[in-house]
Amino acid sequence: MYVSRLAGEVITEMTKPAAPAMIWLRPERTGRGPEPAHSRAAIAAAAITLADAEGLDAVSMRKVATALGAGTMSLYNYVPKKEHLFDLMLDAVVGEFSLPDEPSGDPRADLAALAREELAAMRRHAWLAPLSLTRPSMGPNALRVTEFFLAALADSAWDGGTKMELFAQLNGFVCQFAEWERNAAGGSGAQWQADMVAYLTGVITEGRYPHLAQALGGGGAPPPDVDAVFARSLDRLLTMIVGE
Amino acid sequence: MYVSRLAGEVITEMTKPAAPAMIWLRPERTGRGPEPAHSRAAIAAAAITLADAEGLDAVSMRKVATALGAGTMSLYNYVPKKEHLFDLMLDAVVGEFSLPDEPSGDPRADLAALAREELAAMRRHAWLAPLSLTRPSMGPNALRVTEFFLAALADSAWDGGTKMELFAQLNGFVCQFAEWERNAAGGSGAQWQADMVAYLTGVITEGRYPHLAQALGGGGAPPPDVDAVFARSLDRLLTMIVGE
DNA sequence: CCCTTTCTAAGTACGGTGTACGTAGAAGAC
DNA sequence: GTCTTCTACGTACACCGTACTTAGAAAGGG
Repeated sequence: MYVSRLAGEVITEMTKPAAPAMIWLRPERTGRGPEPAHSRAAIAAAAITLADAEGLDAVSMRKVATALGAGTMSLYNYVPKKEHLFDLMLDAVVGEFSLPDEPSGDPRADLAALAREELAAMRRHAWLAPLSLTRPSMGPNALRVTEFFLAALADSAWDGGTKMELFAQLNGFVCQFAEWERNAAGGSGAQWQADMVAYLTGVITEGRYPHLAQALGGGGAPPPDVDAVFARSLDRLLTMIVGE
Repeated sequence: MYVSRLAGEVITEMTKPAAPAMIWLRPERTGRGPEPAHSRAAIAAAAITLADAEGLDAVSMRKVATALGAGTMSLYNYVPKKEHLFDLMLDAVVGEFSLPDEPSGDPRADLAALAREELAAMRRHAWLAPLSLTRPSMGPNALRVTEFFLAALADSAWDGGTKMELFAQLNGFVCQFAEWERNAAGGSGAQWQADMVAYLTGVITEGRYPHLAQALGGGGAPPPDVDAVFARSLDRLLTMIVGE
């Protein structure tokens, strides 16, 4: 018995690549032991509430666990690595998107709706843009959105790989816009903004960067309507993606 | 004396916004006390060497300080916050770019050269893409590059704000490509890649995401020439930026 | 039915982190 | 020469992710 168990372990170590490091490869419930006291959705919700209130840096295993009313180390039964907590958060937020089940047949409208949904989520959750720029995010809800994007481009001439790349580019664009918008609105604190202004005006008056001076000076006052700026930039990008 | 000093402090606290939180607003040398034992360039170099060798997470104030042969807390005279260390690293790497002093008059060629220079830097430094996606980076070298970008687009019809946005978009594109390339090459470890394959094949064979299956299945084998993929994607983006 | 297996829950502890604070001394300014 | 302002550095604190361990609960096989 001892020998066979040992052999079994050796075999699993050889065949299985250790343990699945990706959280979506672990079933939420194996059906054997006692019923888990928390669901992935509840864990993600707790972490999201925390991040919304105190910022992404405040999301620690300890704080999430206590917010759930659990011991710190109990959380590791659900989330073996902290990264996985971020994966849960990302996918939960993507699950908030309200998208039609089928694309409408107008790719430009569909992709614009998707982009707007993403921007809205990033406005609700300040931590979303930086986080989703860092991590790939391939959870079930992200897959659904990816499928929607690809379905909208079903009649496009791009090959599959290019479509995936364009999807990434669209996401990246929305993330960058959301961060720009937040900074422009003073989201990084008055201190940071004041410093930035002082620094850039100093650089500009130095006179060594004429083009920069012109680019920043021309639009010195922030444009009145950020949504219009978003729409224009998005339009440029969508022309690249769907043509016309 | 005590009173006046206290009054002075109160005044500085009221007039000055505390202390400049941005590192580029602090002069490297004030010229008063003893000469600093380390330069910003040396500090950045030490941090970069560390990040290249052991990854960005290994860059800690302690390790950088000991690499410089300094006490941990001495480093805080140069770099009051850890974020600033990242700023130094980013700007030092941007300083590696070899760009012509003046744009050639062919915007497409100039921007392509810039993008290629960025990609090369990201290939040299695995931590560059994730880091520069997260932080704005407005150091002196970054300003030089921004000026080059704007100079190349001097005859463009875009307004200043749009040009800045397009610059961000170009940078974002290169970062994303660099990360995609690294992941495709197995840069995140064999474990992660194996899990990703297992997960996606599972999802695909499930049959609920036909478009995703087609997009991933069509290009199942990675394209032979990543540089060609980069060139094609870059071309798409440059057409959006410079037109034609 | 019991017993074995496999799960969950939780505590303790370790090595690491950023950095506030205080002290000691060196070099320019008057 | 004295004052002011800088640099250098050690100590200390709160917090982090998580390896390891123990105790107990629920399902599966006989």
